[in-house]
Amino acid sequence: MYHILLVEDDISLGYVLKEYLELHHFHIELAKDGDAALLAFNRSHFDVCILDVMLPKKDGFAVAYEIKQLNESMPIIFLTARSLKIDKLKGFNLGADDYMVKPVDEEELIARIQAVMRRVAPVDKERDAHLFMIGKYVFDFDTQVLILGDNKQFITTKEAAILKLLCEHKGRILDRKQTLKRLWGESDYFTRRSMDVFISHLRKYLGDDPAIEIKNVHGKGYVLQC
Amino acid sequence: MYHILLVEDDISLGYVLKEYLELHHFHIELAKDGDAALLAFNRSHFDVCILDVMLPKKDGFAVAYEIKQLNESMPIIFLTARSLKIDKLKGFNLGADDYMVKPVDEEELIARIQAVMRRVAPVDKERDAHLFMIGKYVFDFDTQVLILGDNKQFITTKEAAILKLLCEHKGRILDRKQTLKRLWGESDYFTRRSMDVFISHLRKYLGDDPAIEIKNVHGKGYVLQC
DNA sequence: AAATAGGTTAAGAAAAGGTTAAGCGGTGCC
DNA sequence: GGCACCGCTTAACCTTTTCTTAACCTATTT
Repeated sequence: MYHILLVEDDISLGYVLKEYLELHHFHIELAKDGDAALLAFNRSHFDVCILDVMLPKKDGFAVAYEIKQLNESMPIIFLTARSLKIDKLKGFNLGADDYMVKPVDEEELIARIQAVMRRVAPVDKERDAHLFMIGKYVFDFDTQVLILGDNKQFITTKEAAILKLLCEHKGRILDRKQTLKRLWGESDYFTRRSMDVFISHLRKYLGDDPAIEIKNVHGKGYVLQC
Repeated sequence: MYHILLVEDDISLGYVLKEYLELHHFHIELAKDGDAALLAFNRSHFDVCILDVMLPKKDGFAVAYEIKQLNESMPIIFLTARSLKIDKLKGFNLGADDYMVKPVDEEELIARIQAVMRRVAPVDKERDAHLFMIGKYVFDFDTQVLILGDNKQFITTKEAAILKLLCEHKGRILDRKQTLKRLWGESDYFTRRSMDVFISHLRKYLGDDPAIEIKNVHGKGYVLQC
């Protein structure tokens, strides 16, 4: 059963879609503007987001951008009244997984949701394992804890975010600039130095297993080796 | 997301193709003549090149030849208004991976690009490790490391860049001037001497396998032999 | 033999990174 | 409200790394 975030400002259309999709075994959370959507997104986990492009205040593209900042791989389907090419381009550039022009054909929407889910499913399976083995340590991303024997070390959100990325790139390079863009939204002198500080923390946490190394590749990034 | 170099002198056709392909999750860089194409090619990495045969100054075949000099395995698709047999033969002799006669059917083009990509990269799209075998050594470009047995030698970014080019031209000559243009952006006395220094470093790193030789070809460049 | 190209080593400047601690804005608690 | 605490950012002070340049050779070409 998929959990879907539907962002639609037209109350009646939103309600119709919600009902129809729920008849087809989707669980829908309806938000009527961008802020409500982001609140909901932060509160729980969704499999797909369906965004109306024309929203009051923040438009659908802006909401999509913020969602992608929070979860790069979140599948997004745009709905729009206009079939302008520029809209399509903008949508796909933001990483839209699909794009539908109103009026919405409900059956087609379901087909597209399922297509998107099929596409992302294999990736999601891997990403959903939030437990990582790092040498003798076990790292639980969700609870932000590093376990060695019966010693538990709680780490901060940013430390965990970086360590997760390092784990997902184990043995390969974790590009510094990309990481900064992803976790900080920008890549300047200060964010760079900030990242250095976190790497220093992680090295200290992981210091009890000499087989583990967070290696710097000058000018490129870091590699987790173990 | 594939990165494609599209070389087409007809501005409007180029733009139409670019837009269409970008709608289909390709990232297109458009060049309107051979020189612009080679500049772009040196600046960044592409997955496929699509070349119009009829170009002002340098024709598509000449551009393809130079691209193959820089990266022998670069997939190339030719576009041509003529369906002359001689052109087709010439194209395929230059290592064309496909050949399309104008007017271009966009859907067909996409299908062909995907076919070429499947052919070139059978699996492992995401983590295409750039691993090279050099005699007894293994060279990992991404992490900038030379492995011999359990000995790991970390090398610098420039050293790795040069060694990668040498590997890609193994047994053939790596033109000095082109390399300088590519890695330094210019080719003067100092950059030349700088390159000499890096070659000297590489020879030292690779010194433990006497079968490997970085041979100088006076006034031309270097050849990696092993 | 002169001129040019290349080989190697070392010195020096600039940039990047490592680490520690202070600053600073939130949050929660009394 | 004030206070302590926490996490993140800045600052400060080093060390390391990288690349260029210089210097002093040798090799190759003409």
